[in-house]
Amino acid sequence: MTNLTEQDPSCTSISCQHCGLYQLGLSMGLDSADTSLPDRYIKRKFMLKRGQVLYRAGEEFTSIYSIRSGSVKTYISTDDGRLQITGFHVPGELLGLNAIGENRYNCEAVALEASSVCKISLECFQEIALQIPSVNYQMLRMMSKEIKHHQDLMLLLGKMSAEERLATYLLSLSRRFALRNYSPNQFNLSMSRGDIGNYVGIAEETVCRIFTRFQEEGLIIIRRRHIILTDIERLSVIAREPYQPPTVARYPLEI
Amino acid sequence: MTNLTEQDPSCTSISCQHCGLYQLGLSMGLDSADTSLPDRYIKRKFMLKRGQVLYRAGEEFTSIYSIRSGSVKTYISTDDGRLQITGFHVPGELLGLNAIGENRYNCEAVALEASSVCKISLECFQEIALQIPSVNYQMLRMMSKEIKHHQDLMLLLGKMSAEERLATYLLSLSRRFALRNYSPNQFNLSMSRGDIGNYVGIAEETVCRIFTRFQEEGLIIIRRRHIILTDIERLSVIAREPYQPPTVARYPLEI
DNA sequence: CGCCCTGTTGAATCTGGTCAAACTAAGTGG
DNA sequence: CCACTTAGTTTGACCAGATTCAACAGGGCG
Repeated sequence: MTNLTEQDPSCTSISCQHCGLYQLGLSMGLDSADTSLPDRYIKRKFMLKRGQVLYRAGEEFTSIYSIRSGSVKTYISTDDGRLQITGFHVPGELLGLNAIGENRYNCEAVALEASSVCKISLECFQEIALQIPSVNYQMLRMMSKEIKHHQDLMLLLGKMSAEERLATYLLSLSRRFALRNYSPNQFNLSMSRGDIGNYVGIAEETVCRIFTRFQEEGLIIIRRRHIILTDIERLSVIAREPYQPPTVARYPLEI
Repeated sequence: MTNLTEQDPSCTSISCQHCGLYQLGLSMGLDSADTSLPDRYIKRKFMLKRGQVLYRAGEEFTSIYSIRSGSVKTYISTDDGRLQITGFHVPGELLGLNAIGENRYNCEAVALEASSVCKISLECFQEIALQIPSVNYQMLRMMSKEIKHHQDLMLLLGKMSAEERLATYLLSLSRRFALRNYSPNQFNLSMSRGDIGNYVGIAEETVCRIFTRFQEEGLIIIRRRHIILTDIERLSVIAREPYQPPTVARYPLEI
């Protein structure tokens, strides 16, 4: 996802549209009146190396994280060590919120590449919530969104063929990029074939085979981690989705 | 699930341990002080016939429901009509809460058999929340629980063999029954083989085949909808779960 | 430059899906 | 009360898609 990082506009704490706090509806109360709030609250920005862990399942819930650049995967695991990736997360998305019910993270988050992350501590977050009551409601909305995402993934895992899964996957990536003003037709995959296969529930080798099949059929051009979607409409047919023309970004972002 | 209904204790609005409101932590403020609250709020109790719809996906969020007897399935669907069952719900469980973020239900709920249900309107619910602030927190907890449940299901759908899926399924049913003081070794399946298969992501026929295999191996005795788990330990091995002795019910219930 | 990780391809295998048919239990209506 | 219908379940035969195993290619990085 190097092209993402390149395109990433320089990001000050006030104008930063990538800052996930926008998704909590904080823009409402903050932009006009008290412009110092974000600086006070978005305490620590730091870098993650590829493979570095942001938090582990079962760990105490201390902070939420907003991705500024790079990408992060989250996954859960069985007792005997099998993993199921539950999401890939790109700049502008918030991580860790679902820990709020149990007070501990229920999945593990690991950087897929060098990534920049904002850490917002729980206390800061609660202080924000006090000042801006709608934050509570926004949190419910975000958990709802997450449930929706899980439901989509369950349908994918339970009911779709390998081709459908991959077409669906590529289209969903494309849509999320479009939403953030990146090209919906051309992007880098920051995750390995193995990660993709794990996420959509098929073997790594099947991912390869189907990608080459898609390429032979003129749907995509793929070379290692770089992919061009050359026929989104036909991909939509395979994924059995109604074709959706690219959406323009709005803020606060819909995930 | 006829045996469930038979065992179901008579259920007044005050002492009703099955009433899902206990899960919202309402017992704390209510039991001692204002014993009239439940009567005021748990307005409508009514019966559902088998196959009757409680709510549909996309419908406006008007009420949450607490199951008093019987059972209900919830499911989501693709554009082209394939369904994925996301849960089977038994007495004591609350339904519809996850609609709170989007203000519309995100799945469909249908009775599996004749069932009795309490309807709690949104307004009533909000009034309760005003009087008992902890309700907000309890809601977050419950959404967290739901996310946890989805994660388990995703692991099942994405990473498990057919045998593991069914063993896991039977054990999870057993555990939920134990939690409600029903027998963990012997119960009725209120859902069809097709529903079971849909839920765990395998074909109806595979469900049958594996159930008979389990029976031949002395793990279960199954005859139509009635099942006896004769070797829970060995089932746990197949499901790759650590063996858990049956848990006794506590209130408020953990789902 | 050489190693290592990731990705790709082929071949054999197998799990689980599909289709079809028989069977059971429970209604339903005459 | 019995014949008939229907929905649900079970079993068998066959097959396809996906997994597994193995070998190999090629980039990237020290």
